[in-house]
Amino acid sequence: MNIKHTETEALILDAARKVFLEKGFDGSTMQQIANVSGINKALLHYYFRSKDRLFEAVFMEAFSKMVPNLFKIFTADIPFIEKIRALVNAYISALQAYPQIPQFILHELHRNPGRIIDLMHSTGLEPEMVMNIIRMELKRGNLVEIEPQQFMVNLLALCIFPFAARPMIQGFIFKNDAKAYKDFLEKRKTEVADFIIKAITP
Amino acid sequence: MNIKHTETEALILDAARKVFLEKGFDGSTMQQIANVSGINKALLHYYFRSKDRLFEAVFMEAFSKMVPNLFKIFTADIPFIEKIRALVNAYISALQAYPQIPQFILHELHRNPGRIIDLMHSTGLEPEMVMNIIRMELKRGNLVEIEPQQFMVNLLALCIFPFAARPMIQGFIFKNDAKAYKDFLEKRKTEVADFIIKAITP
DNA sequence: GTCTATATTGTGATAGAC
DNA sequence: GTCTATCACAATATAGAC
Repeated sequence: MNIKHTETEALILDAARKVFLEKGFDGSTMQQIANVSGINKALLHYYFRSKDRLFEAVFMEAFSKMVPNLFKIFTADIPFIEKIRALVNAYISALQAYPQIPQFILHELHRNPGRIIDLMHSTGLEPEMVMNIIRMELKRGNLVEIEPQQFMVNLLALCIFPFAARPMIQGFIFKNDAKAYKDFLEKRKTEVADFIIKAITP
Repeated sequence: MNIKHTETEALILDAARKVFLEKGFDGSTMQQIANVSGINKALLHYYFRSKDRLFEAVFMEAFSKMVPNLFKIFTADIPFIEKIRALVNAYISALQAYPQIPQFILHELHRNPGRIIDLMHSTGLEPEMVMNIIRMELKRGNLVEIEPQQFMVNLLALCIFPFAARPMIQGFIFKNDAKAYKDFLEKRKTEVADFIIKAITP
């Protein structure tokens, strides 16, 4: 484990991230990753025993960015309305930095749903705790009665879907105008929060 | 082109639908489809020249179910609020019948975004026409000022995301309780409409 | 139309020289 | 640690018998 080791390992991971995020596990080959990294194919197996293990490294890294400070903001000591604004803004900003992650995660979880169980344990995040916070906040603010699960999924849907469905939205709705799509995302940072807040204010 | 022909073709398409929708193009093999259909691998190539063409048939069929009577309901002669209720209900019901389609379409469009351009032309659906209808309805109903594109994506997101993200929602939020997830979807047929209507009512 | 057999290429993975 | 060469197998696709 000398300098060369971590250097090369990083190069491989960079390439693997690029290829896997774009093509998915099934659509990617070790050869492509080798080409992108500029490193011989055999070395990929030297550092990561198999394609599966290399993928696992990339996947975990990506997943850790999907379940971000979400929880931290949820438990912050500010009014619920402000939490929603902060959360939507932070989440969409994070996804702008890694726009391929949503579709990547969604597809790979679909391909291997059992994986989500392990991930639950690894994050230590208890869904019930999040639901209780939402339930409590809705009550405390005298807001509309809505199941926390429905609220949570609505929030995630409004933030994540525009990225997962980028080809449809940019290609179809915006006729392939990348700038229009980009502006559209930027506006959503406030639009989505307004939309949600109006929906839960009696 | 006798009876055997169309019969076999249908068997192949049934199998191809099953396999492609579950595993995607890259994750599927002609052998798997042959096994599922109970028909020899060579025959798949006899009826559909290549894997690409067989896939194309399945994809177009699936896509045509994603852009359904959406437009028909939009242009119906009922109040906008009722349109929203009808639309959400129809859309979620349609997706319940084909729950794998959202993730399938999203992934394959991501893999080949250029395809969306051809699809636009083939459907003949003009996005601007839909946007104009939304803009007009929002104004006529003295509803909240929101860009039609934002409204449209919100509507689609709230309907489609729960299906595309099924592993996450069922596995994580509902701790793998399939019944709870199913009930959750059923409730959304009215919940989502209520949510949207509250958000756009001043 | 339907099958078996095969051609051809690409894949993940490893052996072994340096 | 890094490379070349290679193995074993799986993939799409086709040829040709029936």
